[in-house]
Amino acid sequence: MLPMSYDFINIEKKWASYWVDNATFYCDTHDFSKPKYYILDMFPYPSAQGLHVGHPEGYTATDILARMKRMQGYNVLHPMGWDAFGLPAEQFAIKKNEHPEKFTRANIANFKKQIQALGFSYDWSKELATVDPSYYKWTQWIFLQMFKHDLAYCANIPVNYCPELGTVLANEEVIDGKSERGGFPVIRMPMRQWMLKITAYADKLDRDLVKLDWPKSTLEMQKNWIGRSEGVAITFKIKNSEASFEVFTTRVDTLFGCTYCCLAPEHPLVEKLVSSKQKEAVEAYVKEATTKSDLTRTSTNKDKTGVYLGVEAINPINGKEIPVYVADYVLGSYGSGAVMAVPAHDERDYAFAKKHGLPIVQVLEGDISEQAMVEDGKHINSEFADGLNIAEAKVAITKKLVEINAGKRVVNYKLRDWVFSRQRYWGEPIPVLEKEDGTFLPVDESQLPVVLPNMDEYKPGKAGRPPLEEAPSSWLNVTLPDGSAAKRETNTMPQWAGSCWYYIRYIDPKNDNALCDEALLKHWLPVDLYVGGSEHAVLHLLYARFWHKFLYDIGVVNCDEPFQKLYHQGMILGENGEKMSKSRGNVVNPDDIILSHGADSLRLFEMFAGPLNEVKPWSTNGLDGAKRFIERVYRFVDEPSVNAKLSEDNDGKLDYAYNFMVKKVTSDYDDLAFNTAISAMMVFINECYKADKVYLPYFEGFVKCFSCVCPFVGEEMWARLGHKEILAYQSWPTYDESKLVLAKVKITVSVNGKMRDVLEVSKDATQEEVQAMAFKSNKVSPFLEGKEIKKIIYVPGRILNIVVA
RNA sequence: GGCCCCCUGGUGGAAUAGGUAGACGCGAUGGACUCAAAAUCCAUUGUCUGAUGAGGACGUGUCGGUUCGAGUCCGACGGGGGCCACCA
Repeated sequence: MLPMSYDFINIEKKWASYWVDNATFYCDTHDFSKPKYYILDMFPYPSAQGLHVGHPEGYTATDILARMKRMQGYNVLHPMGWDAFGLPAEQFAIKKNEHPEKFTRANIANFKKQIQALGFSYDWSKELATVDPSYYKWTQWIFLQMFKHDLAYCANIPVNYCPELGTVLANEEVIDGKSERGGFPVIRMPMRQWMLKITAYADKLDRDLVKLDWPKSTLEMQKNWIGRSEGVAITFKIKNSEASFEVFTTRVDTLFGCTYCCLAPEHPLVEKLVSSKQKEAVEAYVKEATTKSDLTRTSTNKDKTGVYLGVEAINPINGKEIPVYVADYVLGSYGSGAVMAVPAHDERDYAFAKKHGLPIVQVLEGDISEQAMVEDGKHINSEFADGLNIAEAKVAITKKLVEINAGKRVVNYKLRDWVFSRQRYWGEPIPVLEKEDGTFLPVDESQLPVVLPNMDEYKPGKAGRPPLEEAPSSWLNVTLPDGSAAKRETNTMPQWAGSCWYYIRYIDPKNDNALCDEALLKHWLPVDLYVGGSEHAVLHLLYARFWHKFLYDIGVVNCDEPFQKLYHQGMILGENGEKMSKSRGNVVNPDDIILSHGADSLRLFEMFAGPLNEVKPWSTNGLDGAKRFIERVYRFVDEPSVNAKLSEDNDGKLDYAYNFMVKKVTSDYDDLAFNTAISAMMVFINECYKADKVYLPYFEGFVKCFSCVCPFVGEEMWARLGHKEILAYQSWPTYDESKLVLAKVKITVSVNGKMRDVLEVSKDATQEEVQAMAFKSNKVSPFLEGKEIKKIIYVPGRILNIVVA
């Protein structure tokens, strides 16, 4: 085999270890002399499979920015860590009969090796793992602050429990009331869970979305998830009773059309209100409805079931008596768990009324013979609101309700409190003690961290019993200073806990006295750019905002949003355009690519394939093309005699190409438009080949730009050009705007919008001069002959359009 | 069902503010180099038509609109993707 000129294997090995050994990318967070730039990747969950080709995509994007910003003189914080608690590790550990800790540490080591082989400029001195007690000490500390501010509480809430499997299942794991695995029956039953009161922040989380430089789709998703909705709460009194219930509606204007009311099966008044005659039927219905999972209840949404309670309510606006039903199309967990039904103008109520033979009273003009009329229109049958449109009627009827003390404006949210406990082993212990009287006592801050005890048996227990119930008594049982006994909380935190604040810890990861030094926090937050997948749009990204806002409110951080700019990388599909998966056999392993083409080629290919935020297929040919371009560049320093020579003299031929390239690359990098930046670099190299030689400073400027995408070969070329200093802290190339102003500009001449000729004119040519040339052009004149010129539009430097009749 | 996004050559994708559609790459074809091949370098490459030329017509999912001019703006439809899904 011939010797390889572009020996990427050795080049990459050499510089990977050089950068690590010399801590090249160490960031002194105490150095405030330079402007800061905090650029963050969503840290990975270190799975057993190792990196997939999706990881390098986002990581390369941030790395390009980090490298450019360093050269632009910023103090760049670019850290990496491990989101290592969670179910997959635990399940895998159970399967392999190996402790999750051991298994997780091995995965982390493997991930780190793979990431370093890809040449990312992380500052490894900031490395952290959510499973480190020194880290989760502060996760627990934040939990304690929430507990102290009444944002963490314990409650009995209904969950999906499968007696056969002896475990709780997520909604997604329940299909038609049976477990996805095995098809065993699943019941709804209340279980004691820790909750975080994220709903207390619903308003702030919604309101502050406008401050963020985030993808529109993600903002939209969060907005919908929070689901703010303004409406009116109306009190309905029960006939012949002191009792009443409240409904929430966004369509108070239709109140005159309300012909019945519905309570959710979970509504506490159902059993109190039900008449003796209906008691049996209602109880049977409620029992069935409440043991169904949410998924079952919503999957059968075509059929609107319900049972009459045997009582009437009074519509406060007109005093009419209307029947009260219990129906499972009403959700117990939204609004007040009760609705006023207006069949004429609500599709669900329409379906229910038709099925149960309930009256339909139309209060807006329109056709309701086939379906409910939900559009805007003129009100009828609504007394004082007749003739008004929806908005006007809402105002009028709300005013009336307020006057008679039967209603008030309210805001509702879809957002629910966050179920924060898991009956699992591999998570952060919740730092709370339960006293013998059943009250909770937060662990004293001086006692943190509450370290997860080492256990041989960490499988989930029966009936949803947490594995920590079997922890050694020395861990489980605590004697309080007053001599009384208490027991540790045995639920653990969910996987999302550790990722809620890791961006804070990176700034000061070894601090033992605080989650982060205050002055450093002030200087470094918020994160300037955060890149990661969009799948976390309403999970991690919402949870982290919630925690951050809480920390802001208690004075720990001094900005109210954690991530100023957010960007999502698109998924990389298999070569066949389908999602990569083992079963499809189209998985590409980065380790293989590093061996066959090199990490630089992988990085270049992934950045060139298309816009960062779009879904892109893998392409072996594209990867070859990336490597070919690197070789075309590398040839300048490797075999300069062939086609490409470096020159000490500037003949001016490349002035435009070079300055254009630097300008384009600089702005495209900032916009995360890497595909077009790379294209600009290719154009420059093509020009160099055409010119046969390159002015050396131009080539060096190019190497700086190029090294952000391909750092290994960039560093190698820089060294081969005779530089002793590393590339990382060289100054970023500048461009000369005057070289970009061409003496001649091209003007498109069109007739009736149809392009006919392109004229080269002096950049200061007047319209008259251009017009004169255009009329003389034999490509243009035939189209003007015998025609009347109606109009001439001239855009300097761009186009001359002659309009003829 | 609701909301949001997308649709450009054989192919991945370019195209500030509406102003030469198809940059750059891949693939393909031809040439140079070579005993030959690979690699490399150079050239051509939207479709139809014209003669292999000059040229012409058409062309950004479909139909319509606004405009001197539309891939870009507006409306309807078709296709694909994402998120939420009885939220009153």
